[in-house]
Amino acid sequence: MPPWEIPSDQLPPVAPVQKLLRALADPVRLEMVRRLAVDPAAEAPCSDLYEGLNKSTATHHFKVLVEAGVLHPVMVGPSRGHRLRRSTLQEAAPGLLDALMAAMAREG
Amino acid sequence: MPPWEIPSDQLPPVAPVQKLLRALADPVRLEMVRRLAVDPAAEAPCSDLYEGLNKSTATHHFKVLVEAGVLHPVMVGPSRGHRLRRSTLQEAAPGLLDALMAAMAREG
DNA sequence: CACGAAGTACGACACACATCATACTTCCCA
DNA sequence: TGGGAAGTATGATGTGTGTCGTACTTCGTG
Repeated sequence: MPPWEIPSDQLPPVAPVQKLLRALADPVRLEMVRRLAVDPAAEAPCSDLYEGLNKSTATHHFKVLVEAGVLHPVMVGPSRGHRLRRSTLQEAAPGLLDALMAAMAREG
Repeated sequence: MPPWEIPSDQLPPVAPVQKLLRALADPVRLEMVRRLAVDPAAEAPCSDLYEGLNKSTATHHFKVLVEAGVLHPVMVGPSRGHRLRRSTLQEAAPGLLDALMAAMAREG
């Protein structure tokens, strides 16, 4: 369903903090975001962002992240994928993503 | 049950990021933390931290926050209350609390 | 001491949601 | 043009957890 390759200016706005936290407070989704965050390009095909999950479950998680304003669905090479909306996130919640990623890195 | 006034060095450690997010990703708990965060003393009696909630529900939320390492149960004047574990949190996830509070403040 | 205020413990309940299986759609490419 | 790979949609399911009511504990105060 997601109209693929939505122009950036038509993406959903970043959700309010509480919803944003809900979106990130799932191990699967947090890992998806982490993988994008450590990627310089901040984008990857769907299947690079999870493991050991049913595809439809993954789709569900992507949907949550997109609706929370965290991800931007894009084409990555030949297949669908997602880009981390770094700058938008940084505007909405300055330092939040960095703090989270740093804390996760510290945990190993 | 909570042995009231646990010495700081016997408090549960701050939970891993994912659990920490889970603890904060509830509107009631996030508001509790916010109220403590804007208080210079960072502490308050239980009943100052919520409204329109059953007392037992509030107790439940406090428990979650204490177990996540966010709050320290303490006596505040004559009644029980909680203190925000600012410095411990800052050590475990530098900048996280600040980023969250700033983003919330911006939302009004 | 007895009362009331403030929290906690416990059990019940309902709803949210993470997960899966299956079927369907797209689109690349041989 | 026909496979197959990659995602999506939908419905079923089970668990987690936010909520409440009620009963119990503590403690300060009249």
